[in-house]
Amino acid sequence: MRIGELSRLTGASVRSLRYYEEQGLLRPLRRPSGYREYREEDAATVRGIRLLLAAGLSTTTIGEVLPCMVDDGEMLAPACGGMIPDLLRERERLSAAAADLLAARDRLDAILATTSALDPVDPSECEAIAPAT
Amino acid sequence: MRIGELSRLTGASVRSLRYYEEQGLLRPLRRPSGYREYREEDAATVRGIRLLLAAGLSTTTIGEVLPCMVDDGEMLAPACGGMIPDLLRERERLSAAAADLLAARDRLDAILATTSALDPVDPSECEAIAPAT
DNA sequence: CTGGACTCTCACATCGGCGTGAGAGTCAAC
DNA sequence: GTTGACTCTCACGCCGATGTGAGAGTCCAG
Repeated sequence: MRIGELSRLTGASVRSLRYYEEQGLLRPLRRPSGYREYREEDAATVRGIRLLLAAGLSTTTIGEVLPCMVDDGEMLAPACGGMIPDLLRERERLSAAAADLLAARDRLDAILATTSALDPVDPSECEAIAPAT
Repeated sequence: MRIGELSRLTGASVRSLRYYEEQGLLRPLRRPSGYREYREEDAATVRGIRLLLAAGLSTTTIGEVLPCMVDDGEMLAPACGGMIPDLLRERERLSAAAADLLAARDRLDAILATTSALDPVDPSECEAIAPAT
């Protein structure tokens, strides 16, 4: 199939598909005209790429992990254990990032807690300190 | 105090301090020479800015929230209720972002779960599929 | 008065995953 | 053969906080 159809199948923009190729994540064949020719499995690969991207992995990391995965009909499945350390590292990263966000939220909560004590809005003071226009 | 000292006090780079000013978050006085002159409270303000930045707020949002806060000796404390909706919105955003990360982690876990079944590393297949060098 | 540390103002570079055009070639239906 | 949809390859723009460097002025201790 050509790039437009793969785009429709996967929801990835044409630009994104070319970008994934540029990053070494896809390797479509080329017609004599130069047109990219994709295989059926590439749809699964693209879905896998997008899943991992959404998980916060960089294309570089995905490139290290992807060669160890195979088309599982619908989705991408792992084909060997070599990628496990990478994925575990990413798992760690995700946990840590989420923890950071929650910690930040707690700090916001702390601020909000102090604020509720003076709920009666007192904008006068704000004006006094407000930055220049 | 001058910018270098404030930088040392807060851990923010000199560049960042100038950037915060450019964004309207700080308003140091100026000496005749053009040197910025900061007040003691500015240290607390900068710490507040960095806390909110680390929480994922943009300088723009911080700019809306900051005028409603006052120096609390060490840290920044809210001075009026007008900022509450903004902070609640950001709280929501943080919760959602954290949830996204955890969901992504779950998907990674799903992949890892499939992988552990074939733990005996089988790199041969990897070579076959691996992208070009 | 001199030198070294400090500060000033531009202003360009970075990172990453795309959006968005320009200009040109290709494909397929009529 | 013509048209319109599709595709190709550059290549710059973006966002946001910050790094980095140039060239020039300022401060203060010796």
